[in-house]
Amino acid sequence: MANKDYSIKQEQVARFAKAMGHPARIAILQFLAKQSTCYFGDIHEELPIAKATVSQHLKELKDAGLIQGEVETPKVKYCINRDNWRLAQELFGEFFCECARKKESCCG
Amino acid sequence: MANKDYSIKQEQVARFAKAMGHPARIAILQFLAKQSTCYFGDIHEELPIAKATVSQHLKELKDAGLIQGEVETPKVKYCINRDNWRLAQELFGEFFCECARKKESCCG
DNA sequence: AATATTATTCGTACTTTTGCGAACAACAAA
DNA sequence: TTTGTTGTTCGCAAAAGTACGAATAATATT
Repeated sequence: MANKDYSIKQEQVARFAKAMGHPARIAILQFLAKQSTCYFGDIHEELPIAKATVSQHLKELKDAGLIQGEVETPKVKYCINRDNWRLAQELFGEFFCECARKKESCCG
Repeated sequence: MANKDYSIKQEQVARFAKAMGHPARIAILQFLAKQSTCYFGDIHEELPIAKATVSQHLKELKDAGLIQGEVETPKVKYCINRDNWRLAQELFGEFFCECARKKESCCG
């Protein structure tokens, strides 16, 4: 009988994907990627949601490892977590390549 | 004042990402990618969850446009939706490249 | 007509997510 | 010490997600 558990990689890809599964978080990541200043306030200004909600989204991105924060009293500076970003990039690249390899669809 | 709405692309990436945000759905996509036969039963056999739940996950993937289904009475054949798959691949590729362009992190 | 096969939908339960305003914490400035 | 600035956390509500077994539908087979 085959092992039905999910692999570590599958879990990891899903975790990253889940973190990216909200437009606000996509916007945050894109914003962080093209800014040299990335304070909470600047991020909040870009988004159509309350600061409490922004804070929550940032927490989720941080928990997923995609970003990191640093206190610079009285502000908080956020940025992409480069290492995990690279990892995500690799995993997604692998994933899409793997699934793109086969040329014909089995349907139609 | 800047437009705070999310762009179509951001919404689309988030939509794909959200659909990929569960290990079962990642497993399904990977399975479909490497099989020439892809009946519901085969998919179900690969996963540690009840068939009703598998059906739900398949529906979500279908709603997101990543897969498609076809009835072959009495079975149902599922497969990757090649067009949208390509689109997802492009969008994620763009997204990661864009965010990887800047070399130094703004945090330390 | 009764039975078997296959997968979806229904009904239910529980958890998680999303969102907000208000309260709070930490520190700087007046 | 009071006031102001900046973000986080709390408490709450509504919605969405996850999961299961049972019921159902659709079609073959006996």
